[in-house]
Amino acid sequence: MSARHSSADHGTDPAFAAHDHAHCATDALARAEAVAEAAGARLTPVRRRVLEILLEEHKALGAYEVLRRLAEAGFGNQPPVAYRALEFLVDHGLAHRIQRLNAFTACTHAGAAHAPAFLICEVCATVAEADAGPARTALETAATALGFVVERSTIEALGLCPACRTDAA
Amino acid sequence: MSARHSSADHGTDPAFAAHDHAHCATDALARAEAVAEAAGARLTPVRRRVLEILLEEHKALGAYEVLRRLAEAGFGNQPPVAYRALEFLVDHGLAHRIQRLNAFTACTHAGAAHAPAFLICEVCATVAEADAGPARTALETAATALGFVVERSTIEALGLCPACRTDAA
DNA sequence: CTATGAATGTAATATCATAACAGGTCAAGT
DNA sequence: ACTTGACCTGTTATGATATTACATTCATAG
Repeated sequence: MSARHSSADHGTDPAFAAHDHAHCATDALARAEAVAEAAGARLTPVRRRVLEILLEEHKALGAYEVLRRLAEAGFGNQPPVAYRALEFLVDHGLAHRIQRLNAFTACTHAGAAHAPAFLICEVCATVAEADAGPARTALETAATALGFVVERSTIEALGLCPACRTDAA
Repeated sequence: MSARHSSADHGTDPAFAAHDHAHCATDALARAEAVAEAAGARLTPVRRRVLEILLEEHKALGAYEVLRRLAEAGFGNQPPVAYRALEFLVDHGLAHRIQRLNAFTACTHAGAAHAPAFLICEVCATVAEADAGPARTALETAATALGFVVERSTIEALGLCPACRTDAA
């Protein structure tokens, strides 16, 4: 195995690698502004704050946890406040919903449309995005063989992240 | 054990094809008895009834809908009654949980351990099982490249089943 | 300014899920 | 036959997740 704190971003993912997290988050916010602008939408204070909350860690947060932190920051503390902001972020590709956890995570990749697979560590709860292209293609093939037309798909894995796997060994 | 017998069931799935549903359900119950027996577990009346309920249609039912129907049949009507029976069925491979829907569906395949992909029709809500082998392998490859060890994975697709696709056209 | 539409705030409620404990059933061992 | 112990079911209570409906605020185009 190569990879732990490697030379490039080959064979790793921000969520699994030591990295300058402040920079990672700042970048994501900047991209978010750009994405919103391009979509003719506004990254309002609530939405921005929710994204910041999600960006604090590479984990998935439940809507109520987001809400709790929003309220601490002086925003409304009724569920729709959080759900609406989360919906906005998900719709614009700035965050993702993790079905398995009924929770949300900030998107760690560029604003480009994408539908990644999620790797969820059972020990530390870190969530990383992996390329789902080949898996999606395989799923598509299996579906097509049954006459089914896929519109959206969810691909999530539970397991051990590199760090926790090492600890466990 | 060898593969499925011959060309007859190639290119379709019970959920998507016209079939003798009573027979399909009866078969599944018989297999369930066998699976329970083999596992040294009991397919008690509640569990059996829950399986029958799930077998009524090739759709996913929420736990509370199952519970409602259980109560109609004279069983307890508190949530744990349904959740426990569903958990038993899922643990023994006789039913599956559909993450996307927070709902449950009867397993339409043999008792053999399996982790299929689910194809969920957005129009008629029918749920079919597809072979997830290749997709799972692709996911595994992507995960391994990031140093992640997959233990369980969820692969679900939303889209149009053959019948609804035809209707839509 | 003021009408408009988007965003946010709020109340109420619906839906999904589990913890904790009480009581019943049944087979194994005595 | 009795006791034990494992397992299953019933019930109460609560927690966690999510939505509907409506009121209010706010930026801004007219």
